[in-house]
Amino acid sequence: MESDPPADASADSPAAFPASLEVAWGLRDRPHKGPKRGLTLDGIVTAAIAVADAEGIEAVSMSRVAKELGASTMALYRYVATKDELVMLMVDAAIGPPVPLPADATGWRPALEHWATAMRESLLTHLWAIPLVAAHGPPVTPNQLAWLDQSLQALADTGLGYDEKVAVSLLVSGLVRSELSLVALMRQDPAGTAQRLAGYGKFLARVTENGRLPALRAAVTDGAFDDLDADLADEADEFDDFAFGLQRALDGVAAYLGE
Amino acid sequence: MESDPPADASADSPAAFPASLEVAWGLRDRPHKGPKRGLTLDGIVTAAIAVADAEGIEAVSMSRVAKELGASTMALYRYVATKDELVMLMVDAAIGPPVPLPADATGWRPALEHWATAMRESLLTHLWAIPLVAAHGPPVTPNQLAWLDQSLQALADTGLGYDEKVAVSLLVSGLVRSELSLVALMRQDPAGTAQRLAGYGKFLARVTENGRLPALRAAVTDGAFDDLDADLADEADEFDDFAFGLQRALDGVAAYLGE
DNA sequence: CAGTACCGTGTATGCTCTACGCAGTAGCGC
DNA sequence: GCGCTACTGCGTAGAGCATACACGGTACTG
Repeated sequence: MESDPPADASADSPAAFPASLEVAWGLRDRPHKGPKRGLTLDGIVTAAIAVADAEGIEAVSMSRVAKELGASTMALYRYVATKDELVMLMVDAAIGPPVPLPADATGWRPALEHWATAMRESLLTHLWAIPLVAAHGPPVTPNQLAWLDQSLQALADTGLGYDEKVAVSLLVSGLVRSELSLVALMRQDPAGTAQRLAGYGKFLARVTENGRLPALRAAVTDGAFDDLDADLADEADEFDDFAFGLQRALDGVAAYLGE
Repeated sequence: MESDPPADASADSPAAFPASLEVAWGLRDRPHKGPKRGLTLDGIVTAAIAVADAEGIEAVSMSRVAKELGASTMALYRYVATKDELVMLMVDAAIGPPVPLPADATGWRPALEHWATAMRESLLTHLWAIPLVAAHGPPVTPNQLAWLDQSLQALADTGLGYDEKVAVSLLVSGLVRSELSLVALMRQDPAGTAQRLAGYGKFLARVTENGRLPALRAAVTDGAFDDLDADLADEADEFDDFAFGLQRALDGVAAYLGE
């Protein structure tokens, strides 16, 4: 919108933030001199996500995405400077915009619960994105920053400092991602992993035989890892790591707030 | 092909866990029929880690590691079935064995504090390993399981169930990794990232100009992101996200325990 | 001593990202 | 209306990657 006369957008921080990012933020009014563009950054990202959802992130190559769009491989490089940039935008699109707070979620705690749960569900539909969320440095993409904004809003009335708010946000999102990274690997490759998981208890039993990992051995002989494969079929009455961890984390914040 | 005489170690769980893993656990008594082996799994992993430490994980290729050892690329495949296996073992070696509890750390809380801090410090010396810790499914390598064992030990006297202990462990390790993944990206590429970080505050100011991310905008105008680049030079009185998050998480566990 | 299981290696395949140059297009200043 | 020129998509090509496979040599087993 407003372009400051002397301070051009990308002029102060030279080449620090890629052009595709500016497009993603809608900050790029293209003068459009040459031929009409045949593709869209959105379209490219969408196609790439479709491939990732269907066949996993490792199936996403520049040539594969281009084929999906009926374009040549190199055409994509007119929209994205590098594959990493594309991946960054894929992750942003995968997490999507934050889900608006329901009306009955008043107070920081319900708001944060909503935030964490909604984020978890967004990522659950794009499992490949989980390890990549934090892989591109501090968040710079629209949706990622919108999520951050929502968590800051949730904590707005707590009187916490910004450093503290960000730290709480980090604690909760860390929980989401670490729990999901386990779930993800179980679901992404159900065939292989279920089989592997079925043997996981046995494996742990074998490697703890020598008694050098006593606490783990106790857990194993107690049967803590016996039903992992059953869980995959019947997730009904399974212990919910995520909910438990989330409640502990929020309890900790509540205690800090003197509640 | 492979010939499985009787009940070989890997016969119960067929092909579920790779042979190199058995070697890492010291469960492989090699009959050693052919010529003497010129390399060691340990040596390969050590060389690979040296490359990763010096030049980053992306510099680790099979041929690069082989060159480091004065061997041919394909020689490595006599010790490791796939590059992914090598990476898994690299991560295990990178986190190292858990640091023994100091004598004065009695009770679950000091023990968990020690656990989290020690893990953080281990990973700090091998930043490339951070995104990879959870990338290979549930932990199966010796050191990773030893860390898990230590956390279970820390919680042994709390009366928590194993599910709950594991969930607490996940909460804390999630915090460690998510905080580190930010730190990592700042340090790994100091030149580029410091420059990028210097512009981060300005960038956030620009994209929040339209007022659509009000909480974030408030934080930005409040100067919460202004000193990020200064932090790199002078980390003295910087707010410690990790310590703050850890205390909140442990407070939450304490509350659950009725303490 | 023969058999054979295993070693390290060279070659080859197919994939990846991306640098570069080309020919064609469409808006701008005249 | 007419170049100028910035911009388009594309073909080619190069470097690097993981790894499948076949080969000749080695040292233990029967």
